[in-house]
Amino acid sequence: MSSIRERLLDAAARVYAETGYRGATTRRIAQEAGVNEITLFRHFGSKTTLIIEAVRQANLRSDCPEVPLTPSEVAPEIRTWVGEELAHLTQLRSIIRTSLGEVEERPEIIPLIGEKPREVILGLRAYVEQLQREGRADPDIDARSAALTFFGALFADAMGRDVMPELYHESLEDSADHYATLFLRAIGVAENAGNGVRGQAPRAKGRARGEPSLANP
Amino acid sequence: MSSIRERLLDAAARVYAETGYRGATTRRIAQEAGVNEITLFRHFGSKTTLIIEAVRQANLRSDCPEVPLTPSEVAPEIRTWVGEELAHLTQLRSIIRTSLGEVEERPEIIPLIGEKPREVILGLRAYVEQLQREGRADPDIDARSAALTFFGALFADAMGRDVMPELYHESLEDSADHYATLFLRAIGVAENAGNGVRGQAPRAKGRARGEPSLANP
DNA sequence: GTGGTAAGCAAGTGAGTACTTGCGCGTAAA
DNA sequence: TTTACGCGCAAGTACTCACTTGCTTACCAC
Repeated sequence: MSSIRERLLDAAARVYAETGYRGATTRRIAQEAGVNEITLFRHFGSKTTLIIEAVRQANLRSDCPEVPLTPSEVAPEIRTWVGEELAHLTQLRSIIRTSLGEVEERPEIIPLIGEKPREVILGLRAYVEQLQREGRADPDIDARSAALTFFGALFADAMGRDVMPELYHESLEDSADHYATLFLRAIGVAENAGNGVRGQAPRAKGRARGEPSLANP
Repeated sequence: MSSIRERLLDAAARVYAETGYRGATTRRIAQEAGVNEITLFRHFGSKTTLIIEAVRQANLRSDCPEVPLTPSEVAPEIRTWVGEELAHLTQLRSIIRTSLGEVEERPEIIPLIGEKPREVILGLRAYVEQLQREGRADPDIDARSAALTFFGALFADAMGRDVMPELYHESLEDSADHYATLFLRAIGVAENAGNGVRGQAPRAKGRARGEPSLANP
């Protein structure tokens, strides 16, 4: 059904995430896409062009959850965001790991993979600073480090869960909930009592993405 | 000075960290070590043997800071540990990134690279649980997630600082201090007023390791 | 039909890969 | 002096890689 070009881009992203740039041979990508290797070159000219385009598309297509511009109901907002962001990072974990591992050799992929995280972290930082200005978060904490810490926690979960799964809660949603709780406590936001302060907090919204298995995104 | 075997192991770890398994050609490793390529094979038999041994040694030789078994003076203990652990992860960041990027293709390196983190996270978790038993930390927080969150924050710093340096505090020590503060607040440990609760907290111990430059470990 | 376009197939090129074989040279213990 | 060993050098093997060329086939608009 899908065009040959799309099949090649999909296959390239998949193979690249699994085996890295050097491991992603044009032969294997073409085979995975079910097309002739020559067709790959006719469409993209070179392996490099194809893989860069594939990585770009893999990052653009996946919808990245945004942290709200202005805080309103902090606790549920944060819980929702943490859950969605963790699911998102988990979905992209394989290609992120591979790209990060090749950063020193191929720094040209940094913008393809690092733009979204930067926006997210800066957004989270601005969110915390706004809370501080409104007197709803502790003014003494360093908003930058807080944003880095909790994005980092989600990032580390996505990167490390495949490697040491026994350390984590089985359920991604449970983990997200705990991370959110710790975040709120760290920045000094009081959760309103009616919502069940700790322990089993209410699921915020539908969260369909992200299976915690070893399958690639 | 150093034996040929050691020179080869060093060079192999360096080249592997830079270019990954496929990129680390025997030719380049031998050249980097200043020995003949044939000598490499006479010593280690195969490229795989050499690289596995090199990665193992690179992880063993670097002294990993331990979180204390039983908590006494929590705030300074944590501050010291966070600083040392961040420096340690920063030092190994290149080889960690590369290994993680190849986990799916070469899972046999997981134990070489993942043993230390596991111990650290479990130790941190036990430390928090002990604090909770002693009534010095909030009993409602999830110790497992707290340990994962704050080790994850340090891990993410070490992995991401090269990629988006403008997001981070320039000084590793300052960053560590902020992470420690957030950790203490998240698990509900009150810092005693005499020690300078926030802001410029006292440096705990000598911390010689880890330069934040781009040079490889 | 006729032309154009997109795809497959066969074969090959030149470079790089891990790894081997055989030989020679220097040092140092015997 | 002899022997053994560690190392370098030259050459080569069998393989894989990205990428090219030339030719054929299938489809689709006109």
